[in-house]
Formats: sequence, C-alpha cells, structure tokens
Amino acid sequence: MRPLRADARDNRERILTAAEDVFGRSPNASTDEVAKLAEVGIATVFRHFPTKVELLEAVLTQRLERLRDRALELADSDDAGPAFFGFFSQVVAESASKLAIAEALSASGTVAGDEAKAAGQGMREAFGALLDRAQQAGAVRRDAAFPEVYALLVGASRGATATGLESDARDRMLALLYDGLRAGAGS
Amino acid sequence: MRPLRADARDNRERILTAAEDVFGRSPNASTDEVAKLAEVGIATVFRHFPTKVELLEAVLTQRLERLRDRALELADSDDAGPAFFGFFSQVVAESASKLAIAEALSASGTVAGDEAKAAGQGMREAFGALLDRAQQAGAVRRDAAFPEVYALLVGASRGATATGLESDARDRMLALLYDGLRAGAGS
DNA sequence: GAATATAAGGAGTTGCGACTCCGTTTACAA
DNA sequence: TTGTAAACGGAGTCGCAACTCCTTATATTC
Repeated sequence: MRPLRADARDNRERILTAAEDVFGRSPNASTDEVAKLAEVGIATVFRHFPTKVELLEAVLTQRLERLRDRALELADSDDAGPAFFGFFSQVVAESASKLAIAEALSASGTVAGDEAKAAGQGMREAFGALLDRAQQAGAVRRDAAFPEVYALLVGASRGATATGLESDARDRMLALLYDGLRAGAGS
Repeated sequence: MRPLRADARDNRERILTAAEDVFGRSPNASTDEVAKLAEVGIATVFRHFPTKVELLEAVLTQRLERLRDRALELADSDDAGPAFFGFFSQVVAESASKLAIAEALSASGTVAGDEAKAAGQGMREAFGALLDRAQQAGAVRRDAAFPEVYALLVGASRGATATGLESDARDRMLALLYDGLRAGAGS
C-alpha cells in the first residue's frame, strides 16, 4: 500500500484532532460534528475511518499511546517514587479537563479493536513498570498488586471528573490515596 | 389526582424493576427492551414515564434513595468507624455487579430532574453525616474533607467496575484506600 | 503542463429508536 | 351485572445519525 497523498494525510490528522476534541466533550457526539470541526466533508471522515467505532478507537489508541510514552520517559528517571506518583497525578489531572482520557482508561480493559487493545496493553505494562520500580525503591508498599493500583488510577480519574472536583480538592484526594499507597502505611 | 388503578400501579412497578435491570447492564439500551422485559406494551412505558430521560431519572432516584436509607440506618449504629467503612465497602461492592449504581453516583452531581437532584442531595448528606461521625470518633483523619472523600467513593466504585476487579482485589484496593483515610496516616 | 490515479464533498439512503394514535380491554363502582 | 373511566397494546410516524454514490477537484508523475 502506497503512501497517502499529502492532502489525505493532512485531513486524516485534522479529523483525529477534531474527534479528540468533540468526543472529549461529549462521548456520543455525531460524526457530522467531527466533520464540521475538521472542516471536511462527512464522506471524507468515513473514507479514513470506515466506521464510527473505528474512529473512536483511533482516538483512544492515540491517547493510550501518549500515556504509555510518558510512562516510558519517566521510567528512565532515577527517582522511582516521584516518577510513579508524578505520573499518577498527571493522568488524574488531565482527565479532569479531558473527559475522554478517563473513558479511554476504563475502556482500555474492554475494547474490541486490535490496535486499541494493544495500545491499552502497552500503557498498562508501562504503568506496571513504574509501579515495580517504585516498590523496589521502597516508595510504594510491596503488598499493593497491580490490579488494585490500576483500578485506583482509573477510579481516581473518573471520580475527580465525575464529581467535578476543584484542583485543590483533587490534590487532597490524591494525598489521601498516596498515604495509603506508601510503604509502611498499613499492616 | 386519584390513586392509580391496581394494574397500573403494578405495571409501573414492573417497568421500574425492568428498567433498573436493563439499564444496569447497558446504560443506553432502548425503551423497547425495557417494555419487553416488563412484559408490557411500549405505550404503557411512555404513559408512566412520558420521556426516556424521566424513566432514567426514576431509576436513578430509586437507587439514590436506597443508598441514603442504608446510610441513615448505619448512622444510628454506635460504632462510627465501622459504620463509615462498612457503608463505603458496601457501595463499592454493589457497583461492581450493578453498573448503574456507579453511573447514578457520578450523575448525582449533574442531573436535571428535580426529584433526582433532591435524592442525590439527600444521599450525599447522609454520607457526609457518616463521615463526620467517623471523624469525631477518631476513625477517619480530620483533614479529609467531604468533596475528596466523596470523589473517592465514586471513583472506587467506577474503578472497580471499569477494570472488572475480582472481589479479593477489590478488598485489597479498599484496604489501601482505608489506610490513607485513617487518622494519623499522613501529615 | 497534460494524464491519471487518488481524494474530496455533499446530497442521498437506510435503519433504528423515541414517541403517538386509536381501537380494545379491564378494574372498579353502583 | 353493567356502565364507564382508566389503562393497555402495538402499529404507526418522525427525526436523527450512520453510512453510500457519484460527480467534481487536485496532488503527483512524466
């Protein structure tokens, strides 16, 4: 398959950006709205993404890959504790303003499309690596296993978004959470 | 306005039950599905709930009132700590199997209908009272304010549901959370 | 600067789901 | 029991949103 024509590549990009914006605001917006915002005909949207689900998955995949990349960058930092907590905070802070990230996070467990599934897997692995390193470094208690920590990440994102938490309340919420996650807190 | 005829009252009940079931499984199911499950004509559904939104709000209201009642019962118990944590655990455990409760919780902040709004308010107040008493009793740290604790309740519910947490992982997640909430944990 | 494959666009078409109309049935009262 | 207001049911209607067809425009290649 040959490379896309320049205008096509361009439009594809614009559509993805528009979709991220539109679906970020209201997850079941119509495809027309995306086309309008991207300043493109409806047919063009469907040529690039034959089905609405595929468009949604493309947006999702993009978000998940971005999160994974950030986690991978942080994994190189030499301070494992701050890397873990910093990533956690960043994810939660962003989902407060961008509804779609929270959706994406929770959808990452139960998604049909292969690409999106792989992206979710990659992101969870990168986050798992951050967790491991933080535990090795003694910053996070060892008895906190991945599933529950990941559930807390997803949950904190959704909870903050859903209740419309102000940023200072969000920080206090995270502080409570982190106290529970730190080594030596519990039994 | 006169009392409903016996069959009408009956059908109304059946419709609500069916709706709770159907929307609990998939929140954007069609009204037809509800009618089918309730073994009732579509017109009957719309006679009782003139609009789909009103039906959804009725389900929501019912759930919220049930939660409030449980919180009020527990508020009478003499042990404030277990009352608070017990309620918290119960809510999270139920949303794991009943998607709609989690939806209801997060929607309770941003709902149009007056009845549903009042139910949400009532439930939050009852939960707030549990929190207060637990703090008075020294079971929960005093610097945990209502907004962030409520966000954690909503978040834990959604996180557990969204990631499909097994019940033992769910308990471990809650244990982490509770360690953070307990008095003396942090600064 | 033509020729041509590739892409754009917007007016359809189709299907589904919310909601209505009206003839039939049924609870309740006298 | 019978009269009647109340309620039922399901075959419509209507609108919206996903997806297609086909004519027109434009990158790219020589």
